Amino acid sequence: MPLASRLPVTAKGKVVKGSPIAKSGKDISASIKDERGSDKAKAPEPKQPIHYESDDDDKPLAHHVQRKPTASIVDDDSDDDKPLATRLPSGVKTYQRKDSLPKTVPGVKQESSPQSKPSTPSSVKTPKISSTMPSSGKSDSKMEVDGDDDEDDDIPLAQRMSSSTSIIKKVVQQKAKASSSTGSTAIAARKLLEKKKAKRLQLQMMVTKKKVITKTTTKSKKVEPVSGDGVKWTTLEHNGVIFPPPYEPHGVKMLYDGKPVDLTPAQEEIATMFAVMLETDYAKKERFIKNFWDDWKPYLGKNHVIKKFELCDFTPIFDWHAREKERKKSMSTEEKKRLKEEKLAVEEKYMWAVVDGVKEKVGNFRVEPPGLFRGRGDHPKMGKLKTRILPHDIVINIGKDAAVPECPIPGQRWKEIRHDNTVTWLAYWKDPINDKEFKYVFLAASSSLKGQSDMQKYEKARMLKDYIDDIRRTYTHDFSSSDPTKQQIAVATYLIDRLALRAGNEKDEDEADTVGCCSLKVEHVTLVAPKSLQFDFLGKDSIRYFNTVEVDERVYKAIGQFKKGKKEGDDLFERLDTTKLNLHLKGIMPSLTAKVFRTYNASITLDNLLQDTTGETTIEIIADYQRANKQVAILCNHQRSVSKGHSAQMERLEGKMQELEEQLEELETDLDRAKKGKPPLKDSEGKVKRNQTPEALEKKIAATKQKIDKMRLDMRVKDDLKTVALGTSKINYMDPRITVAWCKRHEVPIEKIFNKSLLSKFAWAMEVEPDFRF
DNA sequence: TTACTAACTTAGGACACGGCCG
DNA sequence: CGGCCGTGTCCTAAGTTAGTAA
Repeated sequence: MPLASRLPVTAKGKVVKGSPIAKSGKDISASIKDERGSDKAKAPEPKQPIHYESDDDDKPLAHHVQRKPTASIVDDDSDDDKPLATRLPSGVKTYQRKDSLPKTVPGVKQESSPQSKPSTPSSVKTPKISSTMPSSGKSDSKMEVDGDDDEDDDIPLAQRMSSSTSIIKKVVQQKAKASSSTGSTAIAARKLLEKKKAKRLQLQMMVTKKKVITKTTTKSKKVEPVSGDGVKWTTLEHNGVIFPPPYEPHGVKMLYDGKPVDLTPAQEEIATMFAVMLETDYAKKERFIKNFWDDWKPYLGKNHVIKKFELCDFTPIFDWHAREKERKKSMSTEEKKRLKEEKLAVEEKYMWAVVDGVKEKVGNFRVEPPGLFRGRGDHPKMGKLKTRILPHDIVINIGKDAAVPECPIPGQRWKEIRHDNTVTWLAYWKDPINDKEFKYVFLAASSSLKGQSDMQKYEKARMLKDYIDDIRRTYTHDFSSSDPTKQQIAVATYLIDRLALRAGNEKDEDEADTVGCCSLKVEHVTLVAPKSLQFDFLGKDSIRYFNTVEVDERVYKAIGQFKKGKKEGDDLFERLDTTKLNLHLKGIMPSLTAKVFRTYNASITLDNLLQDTTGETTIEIIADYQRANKQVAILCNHQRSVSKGHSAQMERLEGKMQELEEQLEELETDLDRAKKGKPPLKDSEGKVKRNQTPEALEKKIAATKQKIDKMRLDMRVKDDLKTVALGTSKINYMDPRITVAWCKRHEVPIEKIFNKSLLSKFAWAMEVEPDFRF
């Protein structure tokens, strides 16, 4: 099945990164070549589908996914219930939204002479030094505190981690116990619910408490009952953010109509942003060029020689940049090292914050440098100028008693200083591309603050286990509800649960046109008789989701009904949006939202698949893990683009493989002859080979065979994974405790599965018992 | 009810790095 | 010992969700 052929091509050339994966059993991929091979303008291609059977609802669905070649609809041999999933991107969509494009555009900034930086000094000067109190007026009281901590900084991270961990563990265990005892009986549902609720509250409390305890442990100082809700920290110190260096003009002249042009530094800076991207596919897109030109023009001014984009030739700057790059690359390693160290020395102080007396890493302490916006997919704003952010654009959040970071640019000051301990950000600024959005500076993933919330995320997902049977039963029942809203909620919940779709918020017109469950349009789902659905739409990051799945007949019917009387571009679930859906979910389980299903399904799938770890050697065991990981990635539709050398690499491997096979044949011939006492034949170049004993030849043959097998396997894995990104699910969806426990059971060093960043991110999960089950 | 704001999680691509192979 | 290639890090875009305001 020519998958490729059936793929829809995106209308308007959407960018999609998908690619085909054809994997599944044996097979395939070849048919789908990578046309998209070239860079980015890739065409969409299908990825493989997964399917899962129709479900029967009530069971514990463990699902797992089996991927199959796309089109087939299901056959699941796989087993019983599993989630279905698949992916593939494609384009096609058309809906429209209202827009507000005009507002932000060019006109605006021109007001003051553009050339000077866009930053408008005037308005800005009112930085308030004063601090704003926590928005909610929450207890500031608590901030009082330790008057400066004393050094606990470098600390016992581990220690505190473990202390918190143990508490967590307890909670977890408790919970696990409860659920195991109750969980199985599907019937006690109602009661269970009540219990669960209570449990959850308890859990929440403990979690909050833990924080305090931790703190105490670390330092023995004050321990105030900060239980107030929403309080995220008591003391917070940090050094603010670091700015990119000011622009240094290079003086290389671009050509206009064939002639060199003089540009002011500000003009040149923007021209350079474009020049540098000359060889990306962005620079070939009309929209990118138009947005860039619209934003650059005002900096040139009305009377500039440069009047039309088409006559601009940026190659001199491009070439200059390429040379610079080359120069940097060719520096000696010592020199590189030195530069790196220098950079580190400058940045060191920005890399850390002290939160409640504990030194924690800051995530993104570097302010984003100016550049041209690289929106993904068919983004209406691609190419727009992302202006330089200055101190007066930045709001700092810091403890009341902490020293306010010195503004690194002389003569300027921060926009505002806040002391809001109900949030975790250290600083933010307004996004220059989207006036309604902010860019935040947060702590790194390894911080305790992030770790705690990560753990809570997984605990919430585990709580869903106790409700899932009931939820599935309910939505199955409502598939044929006469209340259309109820019916849509049921079907949407089903899709989110079984296909791991995202919630699907509405999007503005000035964003790429992508959808999730609630925002699916009629053209995104096609009925395939007798009872399958084909999904084809662009999801987050304009990644194509392409999957054909067999579903409950009632769902099939319901979708048919939902589509009836609508035209392309109409909402499939016209009575739904994410708010309504989440509101409904919250009525079922406290704080349940659509995204919890993704976490739940990813984690439970991993947990279940890992139960059949059958490998004997460590290598095989790890391969089992990767297979499980891959299923999860497929379920979640985590894709990556095929690396540009992929097909060439495969060909090379193919060639090598052939060579090996020839060698093998030759060896076999030689062996035959050797057994008969004859000398080996001449080799391919006609040279005489030396005699070898049959034993030696046999040994060689075995070795060669092994080599071939390994290679064949490697090639398959490689081809199989060329479009699947395993990392995303590992970082965000699979409860690390599942992995840690599995490692303990199978004596696999955790480092074989988690790299350094993951190890520190998941420090909170390291102590689990080997028998932990999600 | 809808619209918007704010805060935080999730995501893939670019690029740096370092081990490996001929 | 230079280039290849896979992995890890960085970067920042693009989602979700809670809460508030209109």
